[in-house]
Amino acid sequence: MKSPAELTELFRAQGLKITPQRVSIFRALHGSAEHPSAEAVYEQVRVEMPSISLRTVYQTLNDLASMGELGQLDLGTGAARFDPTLDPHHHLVCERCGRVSDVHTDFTDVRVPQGELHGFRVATTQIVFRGVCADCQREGRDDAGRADGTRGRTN
Amino acid sequence: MKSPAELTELFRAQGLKITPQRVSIFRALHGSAEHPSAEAVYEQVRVEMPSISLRTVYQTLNDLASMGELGQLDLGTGAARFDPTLDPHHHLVCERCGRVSDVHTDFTDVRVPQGELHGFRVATTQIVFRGVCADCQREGRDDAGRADGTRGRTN
DNA sequence: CTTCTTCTTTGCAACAGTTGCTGATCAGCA
DNA sequence: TGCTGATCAGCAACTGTTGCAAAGAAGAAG
Repeated sequence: MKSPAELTELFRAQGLKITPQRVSIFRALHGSAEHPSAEAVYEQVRVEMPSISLRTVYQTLNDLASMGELGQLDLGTGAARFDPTLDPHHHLVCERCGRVSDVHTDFTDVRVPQGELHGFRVATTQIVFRGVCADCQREGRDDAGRADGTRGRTN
Repeated sequence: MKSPAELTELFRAQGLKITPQRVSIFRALHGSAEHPSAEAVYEQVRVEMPSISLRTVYQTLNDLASMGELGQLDLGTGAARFDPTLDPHHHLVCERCGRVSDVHTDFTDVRVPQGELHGFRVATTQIVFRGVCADCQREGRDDAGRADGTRGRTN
């Protein structure tokens, strides 16, 4: 993820206006947890700009995503997650608390054998490891009731 | 996926009642396309039972899923997909038409290296290959407007 | 600094997918 | 055939997200 200053430049270069809302969102993303949902970004931005609307956060996040400055994940945890890490990587998803972390191992050798492709052209390969994170193991929470209140599905 | 008769037995064994709705859903699943959404199952069941409610379809699908007789996928294609194939496998997702197909290759050697785990205990590994299916390549459709009208995200 | 144009932000309605609720109905059993 | 708890239909409600129109602000020009 580029710095707020770089993103500002980038927006300017595209003829987009630099508004305090946008700058605030850039900052939030820069210093945020790994894979925030739109709602999480909203909450963080609201600390310094209580009047911002959720709509604007979605708007800007989508802008960034379509400019390729932000990845978008749907891991079945209820809401889309925005991923500031741009280089190809994979994910560890905790089925109890919903936390997502990155795996930067290279799995380029994971290929679909020719015989199974049936003409399909693969563009990207995404690997999701589901399980239980260290914290949740320690706390021995049971599955009923996730810490983040998601209602996710198994991917 | 078990046969309608086997599922009927299974339900009976659990003390669940055998209703025409359920039987109809069992049949639909048995003879259905690979990865139907709840809506798709609903449409199919409606052919022979026009009065069934979508609510009942969701209910039964969820019952089957929690009995482990049906997998549930969220591939970012808008709606959850139900997967009658129970043995571990992976998926090919067409980014144009949203079609999902199975890859039965064994990827058990795909492991997160110890150093990246940080105590995370992996339960399942799911690999999603995104790209363009043979049909869509042939038809040379452009990305704007998916054939199935989904608004999916990149996983 | 004022004005003008254009892009943005907002707030709300609408949307899709899914679930909760409730009275009416039915399957399974005696 | 009649009981009774399980199930169903139908609709309201809910979550996450987007469309829309009006109001507001950024940036360029004068």
